[in-house]
Amino acid sequence: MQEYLDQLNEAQLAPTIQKDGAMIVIAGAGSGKTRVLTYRIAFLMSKGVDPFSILALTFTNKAAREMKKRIADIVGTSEAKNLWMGTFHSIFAKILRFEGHQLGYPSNFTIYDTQDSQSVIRAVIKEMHLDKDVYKYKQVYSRISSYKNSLVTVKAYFNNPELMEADAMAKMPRLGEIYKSYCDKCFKAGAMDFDDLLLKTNELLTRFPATLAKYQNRFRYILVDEYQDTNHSQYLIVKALSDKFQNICVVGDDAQSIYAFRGANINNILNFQKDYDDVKTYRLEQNYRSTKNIVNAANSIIEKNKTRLDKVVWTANDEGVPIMINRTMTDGDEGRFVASNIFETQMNEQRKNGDFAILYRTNAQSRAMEDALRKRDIPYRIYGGLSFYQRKEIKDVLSYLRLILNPKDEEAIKRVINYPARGIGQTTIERLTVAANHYDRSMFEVMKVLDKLELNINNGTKNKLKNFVTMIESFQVVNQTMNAFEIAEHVAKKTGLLTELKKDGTPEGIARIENIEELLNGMRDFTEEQKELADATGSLSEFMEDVALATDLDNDKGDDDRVALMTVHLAKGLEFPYVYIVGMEEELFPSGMAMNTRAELEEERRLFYVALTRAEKQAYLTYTQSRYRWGKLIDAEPSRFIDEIAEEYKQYLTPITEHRYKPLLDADIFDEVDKSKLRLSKPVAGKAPTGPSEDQLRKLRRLKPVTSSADKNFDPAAANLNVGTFVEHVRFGKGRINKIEGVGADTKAEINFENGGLKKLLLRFAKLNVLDN
DNA sequence: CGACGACCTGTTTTT
DNA sequence: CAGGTCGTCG
Repeated sequence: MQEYLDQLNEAQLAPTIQKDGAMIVIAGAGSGKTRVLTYRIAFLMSKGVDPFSILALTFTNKAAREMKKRIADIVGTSEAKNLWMGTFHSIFAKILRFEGHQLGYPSNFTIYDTQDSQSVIRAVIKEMHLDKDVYKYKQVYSRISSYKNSLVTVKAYFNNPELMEADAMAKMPRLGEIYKSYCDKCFKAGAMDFDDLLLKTNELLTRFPATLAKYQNRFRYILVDEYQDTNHSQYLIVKALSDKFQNICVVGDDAQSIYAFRGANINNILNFQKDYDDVKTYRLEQNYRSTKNIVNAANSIIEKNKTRLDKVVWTANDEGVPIMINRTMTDGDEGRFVASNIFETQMNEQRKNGDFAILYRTNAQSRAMEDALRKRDIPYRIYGGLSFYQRKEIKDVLSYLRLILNPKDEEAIKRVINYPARGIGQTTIERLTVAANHYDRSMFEVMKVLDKLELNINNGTKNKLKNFVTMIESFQVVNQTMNAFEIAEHVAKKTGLLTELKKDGTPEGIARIENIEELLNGMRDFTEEQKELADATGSLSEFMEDVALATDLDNDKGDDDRVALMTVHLAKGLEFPYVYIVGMEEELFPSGMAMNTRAELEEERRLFYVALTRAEKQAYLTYTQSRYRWGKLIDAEPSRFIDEIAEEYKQYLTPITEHRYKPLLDADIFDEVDKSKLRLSKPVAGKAPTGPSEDQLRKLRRLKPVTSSADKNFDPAAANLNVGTFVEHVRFGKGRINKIEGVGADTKAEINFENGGLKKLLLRFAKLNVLDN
C-alpha cells in the first residue's frame, strides 16, 4: 500500500488516509481525484475494512468499472469484487430489486427509459381527452420528473396548493391528475422510471426503519464522486445512509456542476459542511492534466462566474501552446477544418485517433463532423445521442425480452403486440386498455382471460390475441432453460422480427439487422462472462438488469483506436491530448435555451470550463458564420466565451468576426434570489418525506411555466405597452418606452429611464407598471 | 387493419 | 431535418 501512497502529493495524501469521519474534497479539474478515491478505498481495505461495507457512488458505470479495476490491481480481484460501486441509479436499482417487494414492486420490475415514460404520458393525456397542444407530453414529463427529484409525490403535490396553483397558472390545471395516472400506470405495469429509482429508494429508507438500519450498518463507509451533480433525492439517500456512522467522503468541483437542468443542486456541495459534524475540507488544486496555457485560459473564464467556491487551480506542467480559434463559413467547412487538422496533427506528432476528441454542445452537431471524418477515412466513434439500446429495432427485441420477465410491462406490449404486424390494431388495443383500467388489471392479464370477459372484440381478433399470449408464455417456458443469448436468438427468430427486416432490403433495413446481430453478439459475450462468475448464470434477467441503465460510454471497451465525438456533458471526467470544441457560437454555446438568467449562463460557462479542461496538450475552438439548424441555413456569430478567454492564452487562426451579441441585457435583472436565503433546510434522516424543502419549493416555483403559450402570445399592445407609454420599473424607476422590437416572448422594449438611462428589457421578464402619464 | 403520404412541430444537455 | 400525427385508400 505504501508504494501507492508515495505516489500522492501532500494534498492528495491527506484525504486518502483519513479513515473515519465526514470529509469533502474540493477537487479542481485534472487534480487527480480519481486517484484519491481509488487509493482511499484501497487504503480503507488495507486497514481491515470489509469491501462489502464500502459504498462508492460514481457518475458513470464506466468510471466505477475502471476504479474497481485499479483497486483490484492494488488489493486483489477477489477482494475488490465485493465493493459496492456504481451509479446512484444502478446501485439503488439493485437494492430495489431486492427490497422493492415492500413497496409492492416485483423484483423483476421494468425500468422505463425516457421514451417509455413519455409514451405513457402521451397515453394518459389522450385517455383524459386533454388538448395535446396545451398539455405537451415532454413538458409534462419534465415537470413530473422535477417533482419526483424534489420528492414531491402525488400525495405531496395535492397537499401543496402552491404547486397546484403554479400548474394552473401555466394553463395545466390537471397536471396533478396526469401525474397520478402516470404513477398508477407505471405501478400497475411493474415499472419504475429513472426518477423512481431514487424516489422509491427514499421511500423505502423512510418507511421501513429496519431496512434503513440494515443498509446503514452495511455501508459503513460511503464515498460519492461528482457530488456537485447530485440532486435533492440523491442527497437525501446519501444523508440517510451515512447518518449512523458518518463516514462519508464526497468529492466534487463546484466549477464543474453542469446538471442543474436535471435537478442537480449545487447547494449540496456548498452546504456540505453544515450537514455533518466535524467536516474536514480538503482542496486539490494542482492540475496534472493540462498545460499552463489551458489551465490559465480555463481559470480566466471561470472567474467570470459569481457563484463559486474559493479555489485556485494551477499546474507545474509545460507552458504549452495557445488555444487556437478558427472561423469557417459553414458547419460543413467546420467539419472539414477539424478533420484535416486532426489528420495533420496525426502526421506531425505521430498521434493515434484515440488522442483526439471533438466536443459539441448538442448531439445534432455530430453529423457535420461525421461526414468530414468519413471522407477523410478517419475512424471515429459517436457517444450518446440515440444510444444503441434506444434504436427502434433494438428496443423491439428488448421489448419482447422485457415481456418474458414482466408481462405486465405495458409499454413493451404496446410496442410489439402488432410488430411484426399480426392484425391487432389500434381499436383493439384501446378496448383492451379500457378493460384493463376497468378491471384494474394489466393488459396481459386481461388478454389471458379474454373468453371470460364481455369485450367488444371479434373472434378473429381474439384468436390473434390468444396466439400472442401463447407465444409470450412459450418464451417464458423456454427461458427457464436458456441463457440470455439463447432466448434472445429464439425470440428474434420466432417472432418473425428478423424475417420482417430481411423483407425490407433497404440499406437501413440491413443496418437494422446488423444492429440486432450486434445485440445478440453482445449478449453472447455477456453470457460467457457471467458463466465465469460464481454467483451468476448468464440468465436473461441478469442481462436485462443493466440494460436500461447502460450508456454508450459504459459499453465502450476502448479496444479500438478512434476519434471520440460526444457532447460536453458526456465528456466530463474524461481527458484527451487534443480537444476540438466546435460550434462556439452564440445561441449554440451558450445555448439559446439557457441565456435568460445569470444562473443559466453561469452553468453554460461551467460547461465550457469542463470542455476546455478536457484537453491535455492543445485545444481548438471553432465557429462558423452560418450553420444548418432546423433544416435551414442561419447566421451565427462567435460565442461570448471566446471573448472571455484572456488574450494571452488564445490565438486566432482566422480574423475574429465582430461580436454583436449584447452581453446580458442588464445584469441586475438576472440576479438570482439572495443566496443566503437559499439554504437547504436540514432534512432529517428517518423522517418520512412529507414534501419538498423550502429550497426545493423555490426551485420549483422558479421553473419556467410549463406551457409557454402565455409567453408566446405575449402581446405588448394588450399589456398596454406602446412606444411613448410611461412605465415604472421596480429598480430603474420611471421611464418612457422609446422603441419596441421583436415579437411574442422575445419582445424587447428600449426604455429611457429618468434615473437609469437607456435600457433594453425583455418584457417577458421586466415587471413594468404602466403609468397613466 | 395497415400502408403511405402530407403535414406539423420542435430542438440542450442525461441517468 | 426527423419524428409524430392525421387522413386516405386498398
